[in-house]
Amino acid sequence: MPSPRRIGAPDAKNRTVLLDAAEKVMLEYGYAAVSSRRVAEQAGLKPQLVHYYFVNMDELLEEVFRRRADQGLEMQRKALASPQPLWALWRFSSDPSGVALTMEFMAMSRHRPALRKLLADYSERFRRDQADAIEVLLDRYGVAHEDFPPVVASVLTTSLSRVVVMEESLGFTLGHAETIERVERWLTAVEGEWGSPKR
Amino acid sequence: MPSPRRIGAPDAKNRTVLLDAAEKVMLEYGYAAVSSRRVAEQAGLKPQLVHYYFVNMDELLEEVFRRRADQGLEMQRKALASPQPLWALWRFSSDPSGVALTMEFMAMSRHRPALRKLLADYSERFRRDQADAIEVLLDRYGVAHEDFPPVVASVLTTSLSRVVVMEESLGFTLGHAETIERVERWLTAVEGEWGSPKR
DNA sequence: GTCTATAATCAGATAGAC
DNA sequence: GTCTATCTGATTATAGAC
Repeated sequence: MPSPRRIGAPDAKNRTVLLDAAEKVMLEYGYAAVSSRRVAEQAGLKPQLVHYYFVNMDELLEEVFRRRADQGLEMQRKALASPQPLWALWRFSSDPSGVALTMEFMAMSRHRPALRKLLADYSERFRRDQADAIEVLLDRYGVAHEDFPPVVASVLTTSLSRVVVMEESLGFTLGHAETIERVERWLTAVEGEWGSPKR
Repeated sequence: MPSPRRIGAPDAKNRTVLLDAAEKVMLEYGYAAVSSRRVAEQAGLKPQLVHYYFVNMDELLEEVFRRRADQGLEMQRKALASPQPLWALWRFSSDPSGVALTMEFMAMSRHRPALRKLLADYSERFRRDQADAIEVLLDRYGVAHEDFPPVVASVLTTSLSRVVVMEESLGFTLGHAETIERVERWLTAVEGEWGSPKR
C-alpha cells in the first residue's frame, strides 16, 4: 500500500540544492514553472533526482514553503524585538520576495488542500505574533487603542504592504506614495525616524 | 513573418464559449490549469479549437482578462453611482470571484510582460475612478479629508478587501471580524445601514 | 469559414542500475 | 545510499481536411 519508492535522506546536500532551486524558479517564473525539469536544470542536477528526494512535486512545494515560513517567523520575531519594532515590522512585511512568494503560495493553495492548511496555520502564527507584539508596543508608547484592537493593526499592515508591493511589481504605483507617506509618518511619530529610535 | 495560421471570427459563438470555459477553469483550478485540453473539455469542444480561435494560450488569457475587467469597470461605475456608493464599492471590492480572478492574473502577470501591462493599465483605471468618486462623496458627506487623500482611501479599500477575501478562501480569518466591523461602522456612519440610505 | 489529424515537446513518476 | 534509463500521458501548436 505505501509507496515502495526509496527517498533520499532529509539532510542530503542535493536535497537542499533542489529546495533552493525550486524557490528560485518559483520566484522568477511562478509556481506553474516549478517542474522537475526546470528545478533540476536550475540546480544543475538530473530531473529524476527531484523524484528521488521528494515523493512528488506537491511535497517539494510544501517543503519550500515550510522552510521559508519558518525563516520568516524567526525574522519577524527578531524585527519585533528590535529597537524600532513597528518600523521593522513594516519593512519586513514589505519585502518584495517575501510578498511574491506568499502570493504564489496563496494562488497555488486555492486548490491544494494540504498546502492550504499549511498556509492557514502559518498565517495564523504570523498574525498572532504580530498582534501580541503590537499590543505590548502600543501600551509602551502610550498609544490609546481601546477601539483599535492590535489584531486590526496587524491585518492593516499585512494588507497594505502586500497590495502595495504586488502592484509595484506590476509597475503600477498610483496612490502608493501618499499611502506609504502616511504609514511612515505615523511610525516616525511613535518610534522616531527609521534608524534613529526615539528612546 | 506573420503567423500564417487562420483565426476564427471574434464574434463566433464558440469563441465566447471558450472564453467562458477558460474563466471557469481559472477560477476553479487556477491559471496553471488553463490548458487547451481542460478549457475544451469544460466547453464541450475539441482542444484544437482553442488554437483556431486564439493564436496561443496567452492571447486566450488576455481576452479573458480584458472581458472581465471591462465588465468590472462598468459594475464599479454603477456601484459608485448608486444610493450608497461607498457601501456599494466596499461590497463590490469584496466579491470573492472578482478577487480570486484578480489574484490569479496578478500571479500570472509577474512574468508575462504583455499581460502585466494590461493589468497595470486596468488597475490604474479602477483606482482613478474610485479616487475621483470618493473625493466627490467625502465632500458631499461633509467628511474632512485635507490630510487623507481620496486615492489613499482607494488603496486602503482595495488592500483590505483583497487580503481579507484571499485569507478567507484559505479558511484563515483571524482579525477579520474586528477589521470588517470597523470599516462597516464607518460606512454606516456616513451612508446609513447597508440597504437603508441616510438621505 | 470551421474544424481535425498529427507532430514535437514537455510533464510526472517508477523500476532498476551502480 | 545515490542516481539514471525509460514509460506513460499531457501540452502546445500546425498543416491540412471538410
